[in-house]
Amino acid sequence: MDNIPKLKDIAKQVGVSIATVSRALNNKPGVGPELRKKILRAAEKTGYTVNILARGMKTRTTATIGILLSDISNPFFAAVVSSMEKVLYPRHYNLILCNTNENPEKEKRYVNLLFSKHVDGILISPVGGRSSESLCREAVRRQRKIVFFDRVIKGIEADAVVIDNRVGMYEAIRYLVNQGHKKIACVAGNNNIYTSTERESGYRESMKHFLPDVQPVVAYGNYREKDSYTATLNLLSNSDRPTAILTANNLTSIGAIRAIKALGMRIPEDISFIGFDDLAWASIYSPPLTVISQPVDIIGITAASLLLRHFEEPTPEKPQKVLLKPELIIRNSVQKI
Amino acid sequence: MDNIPKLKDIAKQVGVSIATVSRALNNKPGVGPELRKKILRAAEKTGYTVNILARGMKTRTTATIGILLSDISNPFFAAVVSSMEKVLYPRHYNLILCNTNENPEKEKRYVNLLFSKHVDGILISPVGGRSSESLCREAVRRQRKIVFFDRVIKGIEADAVVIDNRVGMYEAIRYLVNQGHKKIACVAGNNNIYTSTERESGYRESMKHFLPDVQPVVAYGNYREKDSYTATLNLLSNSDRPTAILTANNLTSIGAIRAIKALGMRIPEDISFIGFDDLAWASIYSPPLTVISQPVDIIGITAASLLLRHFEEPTPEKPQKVLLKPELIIRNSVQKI
DNA sequence: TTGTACGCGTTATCAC
DNA sequence: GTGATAACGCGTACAA
Repeated sequence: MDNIPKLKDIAKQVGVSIATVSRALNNKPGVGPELRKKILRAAEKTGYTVNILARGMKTRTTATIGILLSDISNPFFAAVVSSMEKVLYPRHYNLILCNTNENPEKEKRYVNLLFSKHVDGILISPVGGRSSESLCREAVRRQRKIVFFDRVIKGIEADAVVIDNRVGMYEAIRYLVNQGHKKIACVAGNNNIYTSTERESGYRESMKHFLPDVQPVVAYGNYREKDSYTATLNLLSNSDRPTAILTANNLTSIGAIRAIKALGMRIPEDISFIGFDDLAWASIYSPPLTVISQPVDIIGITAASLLLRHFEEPTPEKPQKVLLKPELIIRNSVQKI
Repeated sequence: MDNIPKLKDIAKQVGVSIATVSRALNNKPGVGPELRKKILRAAEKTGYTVNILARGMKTRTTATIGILLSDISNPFFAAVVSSMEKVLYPRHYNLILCNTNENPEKEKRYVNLLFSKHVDGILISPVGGRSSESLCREAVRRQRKIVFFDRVIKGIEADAVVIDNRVGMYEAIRYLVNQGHKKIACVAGNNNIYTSTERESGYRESMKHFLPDVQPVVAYGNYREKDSYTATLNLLSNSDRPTAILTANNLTSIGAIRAIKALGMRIPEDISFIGFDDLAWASIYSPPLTVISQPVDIIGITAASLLLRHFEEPTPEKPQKVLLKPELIIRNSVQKI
């Protein structure tokens, strides 16, 4: 009925014990070279593949790792995941994808599910807040391999790969100020989201640094296009409009630009614009958008590599915190005034 | 050492056999209501979670499904996956993500890996070609649950969810012709990719239908931005330039637009443009892009639902082929001439 | 070098 | 209603 070939089948076929077959297939010593070849050939012919579940029962490994992020439909995350896959695939690790949708409850259930599936480790861009914190702390306490990327929870002893969000905002503000701007507004996400908090802080600090007399203006778009649209609309209906807008991520940028266009304003003639995240469309936009660019590939590759290191080097080193630098890419969406 | 609570632990704690605990936890009949509650509470307290590997050994299910696609960094796929997750999560199924990168070898290894991990089924947008075909045919033969989405392999008896690519191109050409265009070029992917072949055919057929005297012009960009850029550049350096360009997917659009801009041409004044796929940026582009839009959400939801149906309804119905309709969304990137 | 036998944590099939 | 116990397929200590 279930004609998936098993160790037993190929053992019977070759006329040896399953132990020998297992050893041969796993390149373990203790099998005659002659016999090994014969076994390998038989395995090939029958189309044998290990049952990773059964193997996992013994070895306590599954070669599977879980990844938790807000939503894969956010191109930033999609790009990061893609670069993670690049390093995981050659090492034969698989990725179980989990959208948390900024929902702590969902995040919790996914983490539990992942561990009950005995993933070897998890890559996580946590939702944030109390729930995330205790969840991750508990995971670390139980010796789970876990690496944060994009977002971290402070005070947890685990590997992390993030960018210096404040520096990103600093560069943007400095550039804007150099171009003569003072009334610079920021469309952020909200304070539950680590990167939004950091970017907003970066914005506020830099404003204070360069323009101590100017009152910072922040609108909250929840990292959602629709909310960012509304938030930006409000921002721009204000009596004294900002001359420049800074966004906190790519979805925010879309919403903000949509609002700008809805009001019949042009970039950069009527308002200057700097977006966070450099996606392909930003560079072909009219005008090409000046953006704060994250090293997307490096984030993914580094995070995945850090996790792999846990599996391959048994020595439990202390957690590594990798801080990557964003880069201001100057194009044509900022007007000199 | 490995202090993950097991059935045995909570059995010992409550003073009952593991069989009873198992029954209680799985809501199976045959446990006194009193005792059941006691067991549930104990499980809760110790933080017990089933070992899905061990369960899978017995039940032959893993509540895990594999998804194979070209590259998750393509926003179209990311969106589809996100909508799949929406229907899978409530049913407690997980997704193992596999990028095939249009590489038949990689696809094959991933499929084998997935089956050796005993996924309950797979969702696949196949690479195409001989390798994909025999791979999928073999999978179906072995009673594997498999549903195609976005791309299918003809002649294989399995569920499939695709759009009517030809109709999409037809609508676009009709509109272009109505706007007075004759010299309409198409930037396709290549002939290994199902959707590209279909879209190119749709383009050619529609051209023949509406403009029997005009020679179709097709360039191949391999669904990659860079190649599409080069292909479009060639197209436009031709002595008699097309007056309109039609692309075959979103990455192609980016490359094509980049080429148009590189030549200093404007949309739609110098050249009209219709793209395939309607991503957020297309509608805020200047000018807003006329596009052939796919029902991304429906594709994902339908494909995932079809797969779930296999698990939940034991009756093996005949394969369902779902054909969705794309929609021409008219914005401002086509000039009337 | 090779084989035997046990255990990984569950679920299912028997008994009681 | 409850408890032993046999699978599930594999890896491995131990014996030969």
